[in-house]
Amino acid sequence: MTDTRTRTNDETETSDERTEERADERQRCPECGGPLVTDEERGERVCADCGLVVEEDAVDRGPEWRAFDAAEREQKSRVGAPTTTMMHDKGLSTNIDWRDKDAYGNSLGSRQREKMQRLRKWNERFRTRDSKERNLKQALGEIDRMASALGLPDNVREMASVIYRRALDENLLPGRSIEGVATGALYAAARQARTPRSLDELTAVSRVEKDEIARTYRYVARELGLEIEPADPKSYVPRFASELDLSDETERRARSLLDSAIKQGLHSGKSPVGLAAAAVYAAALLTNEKVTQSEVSEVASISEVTIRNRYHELLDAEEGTVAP
DNA sequence: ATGGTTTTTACTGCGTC
DNA sequence: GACGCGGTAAAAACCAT
Repeated sequence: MTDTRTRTNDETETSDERTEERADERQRCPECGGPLVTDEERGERVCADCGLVVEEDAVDRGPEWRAFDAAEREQKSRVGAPTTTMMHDKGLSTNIDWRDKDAYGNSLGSRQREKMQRLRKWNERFRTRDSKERNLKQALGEIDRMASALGLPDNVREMASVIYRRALDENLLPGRSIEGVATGALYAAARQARTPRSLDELTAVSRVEKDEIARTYRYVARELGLEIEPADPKSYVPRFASELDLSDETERRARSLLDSAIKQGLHSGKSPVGLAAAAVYAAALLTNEKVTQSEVSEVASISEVTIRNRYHELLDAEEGTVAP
């Protein structure tokens, strides 16, 4: 019998882990924005600044035993490489050796050899059909990772996967990176789901540059004919408000501020995020809740200057609609 | 590529705690 | 004296052409 064995795949294994590690460093604590650290012992992701536990029950994929010398290791070790979700089949697919030898190193008879040829052929067929599948799986993994880093709900992830799948089917991938398209798909999905995240936020969790995300997104959106209206500034308000611990009242006023601004066409050409940030700031002023411009600019990733410019306009607009 | 618009950067002055 | 806020000028980024 030819030996069939599970793939160990050491190289891709370690490199995957490394990239995952790097991405993790970019994640921030949702509470205080501090860096996250991994507590291996407890299997938790913890904020280094405020101690908030972000993720519990992480699976330890290492061995469950301890070995003190090589012999013991040999004895206790039962399985191959740890599984990883970064591979579509978790690294567990079958590889058939190309040598026509059996498990003892003896050559095979001609009948056996033919049989092995057939097996190889079929196994290879399944695997190449999987190459698309594998590409997809990796992208979906990325999408999932970024979505959770951005606190996006499941339906957005699904929309993003659908978009990605379509892009894949229409052969939009060549010349573009998987990560780029994945990020672009997520960006599009978030906007379609009316829970938009700004390009800056996407850039923070993605492995690709902002430019590439924007470019890829535009391309994919155009090719797939995705209909995406410019983001509604109001859709950013709840998130900003809650990140700043503002009252519902303030949130409500921010919306109404934006409503009247939109009614006057004040918003066209301006960045929706800036508008939303300014509205939140202005509303907080109106309800006497203390928020500084820099705090708002922080959560909205918008410059203070922009907030200043916008919120004057917003207040003027509001007066204009109330008076006449 | 270009030009017009918006946003950002950097700096300054003012008032308050 | 640090902080929050406002304004300005110039640079950079963005977008349609």
